[in-house]
Amino acid sequence: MIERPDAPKAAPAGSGARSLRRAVAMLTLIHRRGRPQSLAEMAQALSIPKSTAYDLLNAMLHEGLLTPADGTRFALGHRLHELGAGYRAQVDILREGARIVRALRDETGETVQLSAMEGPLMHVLMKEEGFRAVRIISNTGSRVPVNWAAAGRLLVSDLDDEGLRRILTSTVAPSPTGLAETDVDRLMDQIRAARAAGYAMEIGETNQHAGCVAAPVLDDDNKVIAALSLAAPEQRLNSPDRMILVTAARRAAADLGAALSACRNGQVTRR
Amino acid sequence: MIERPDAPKAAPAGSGARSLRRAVAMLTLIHRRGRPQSLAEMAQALSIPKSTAYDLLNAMLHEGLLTPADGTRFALGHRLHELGAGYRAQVDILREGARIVRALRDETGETVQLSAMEGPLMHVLMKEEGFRAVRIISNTGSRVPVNWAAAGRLLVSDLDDEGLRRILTSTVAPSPTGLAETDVDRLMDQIRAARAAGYAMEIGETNQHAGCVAAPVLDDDNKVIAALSLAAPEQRLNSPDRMILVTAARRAAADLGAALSACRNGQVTRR
DNA sequence: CCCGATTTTCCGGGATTTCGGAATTGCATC
DNA sequence: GATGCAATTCCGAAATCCCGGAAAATCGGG
Repeated sequence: MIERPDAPKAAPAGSGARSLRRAVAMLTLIHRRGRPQSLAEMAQALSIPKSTAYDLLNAMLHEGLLTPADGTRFALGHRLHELGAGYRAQVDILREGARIVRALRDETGETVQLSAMEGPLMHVLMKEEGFRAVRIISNTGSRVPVNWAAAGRLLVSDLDDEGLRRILTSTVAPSPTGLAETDVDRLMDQIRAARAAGYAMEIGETNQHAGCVAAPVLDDDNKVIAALSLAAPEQRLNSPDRMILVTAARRAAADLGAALSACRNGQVTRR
Repeated sequence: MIERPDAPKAAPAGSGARSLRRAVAMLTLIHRRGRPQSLAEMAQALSIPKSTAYDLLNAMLHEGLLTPADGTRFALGHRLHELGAGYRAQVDILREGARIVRALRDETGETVQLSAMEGPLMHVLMKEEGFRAVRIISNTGSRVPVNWAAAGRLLVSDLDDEGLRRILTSTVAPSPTGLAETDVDRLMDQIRAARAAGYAMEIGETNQHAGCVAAPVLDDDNKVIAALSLAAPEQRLNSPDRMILVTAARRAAADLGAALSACRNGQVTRR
């Protein structure tokens, strides 16, 4: 197989199973829009002919991937819950993480997220809403550039200068508020500093009047495998309370690291 | 295509999107077997030609439905976790239930399950393992006949005699231990009694040396919408402790019912 | 280094899905 | 009951995917 020199990566897009790809596109669309969608909306958004979309729709209903919501709209189906639970059961960090994320939320009352790297982006593995309603942009499953969050600083902090610079230059983007740091050199300084400090903090970079503190989850070799972050209203992060949050996050992250280490010494893990 | 006159209703099974159906079959297979599967295993188990299976496999890897596990085996992928979380966010009972299931597990130390009806079978919506290792057959997502578990007795207890008899005759089956009641008339008596008592109990019917107690989650009209069940070793269910478990389960179920009722009066719900 | 077993890729005909448009149904309004 | 609009079904032709088999790559030994 001859590779075009200017397109070194294969063009994976077009490989077979079109209906499969379109099906997950429909599911993802419903998920992203956050509410049930009618068939017409989906067909239009994804440029799928309506008659074809009906075939897919029926198949997905039949498989439990979709469920009729109201009259003419459809929502994600129970089979997805089932398979999602299966994924979670395979992965230690999600099993153990659920417990610790919730405990940290209960302890601090703030919104807690657990994140890890997925490719070049930060991936939000799970989220528990705090008692006060601090609206956070990222939901479970969303992927964002590392410069948008304090957790992102920590997640990439094991890379050497060269690899770090490559990831940053290719993924850094302005945040919704426009306040996130986008200068690669300054980011690298912040990342090194955060790693040395053992935590990271950010205020207002992605959400108005809110910010977060993050702590790294380390494996046996002190590599960062995930990050716990606490999202809180701006004033709490500027108050002396701040260090309470930092301490709570660091302790929870250390607990999670220890739990995972224990897992690994007795059980099967992935990756 | 010629329709057999004696099959007037369409046979919805075979409708289009073959690759989609096969894809979920592969995912379900991995989930059921509980560990990563090689392509050869899946192709063989599902009678899919190997060359076709490769196409599906690549598409699924590309979509994040599958993830390479070890060398030649594949596990469920992160996209499933993402979509599963999306499903959960839509459904009140899963959001609220997670909290209460975990609390009940922590309070009693036993394995807790939350179930609801899905068609004619009992569907295990979520499970938290107890501290002692009581092995339970059913995992999150599995569906079993209602006569296999105490929770099943409660879930169908709103049906009238006719509907109840129909479901029972069509789904009742011997349990793994062979000890579950399979006589429809006796089952109906047990179901009516359990509903009147406000809880149900079973020992050894599906798991050796273990049993469970279950309590109904009721909506505003006192209809059963789900059931919480506690699985415990046989001796604990025969001891005076038993009533502690029953009481804990009933209280937790009532809490969940109240939480859902509160949800409904302010938020959007499905169904 | 060669051999055998397994995994992965490749290929051309044939089966199925897909597509666009039109026909039909369903529903609410007039 | 008539009418307009959207949802759903139906259809044949065309495009695509799927299949079986066979070749190539990969991996472990001997």
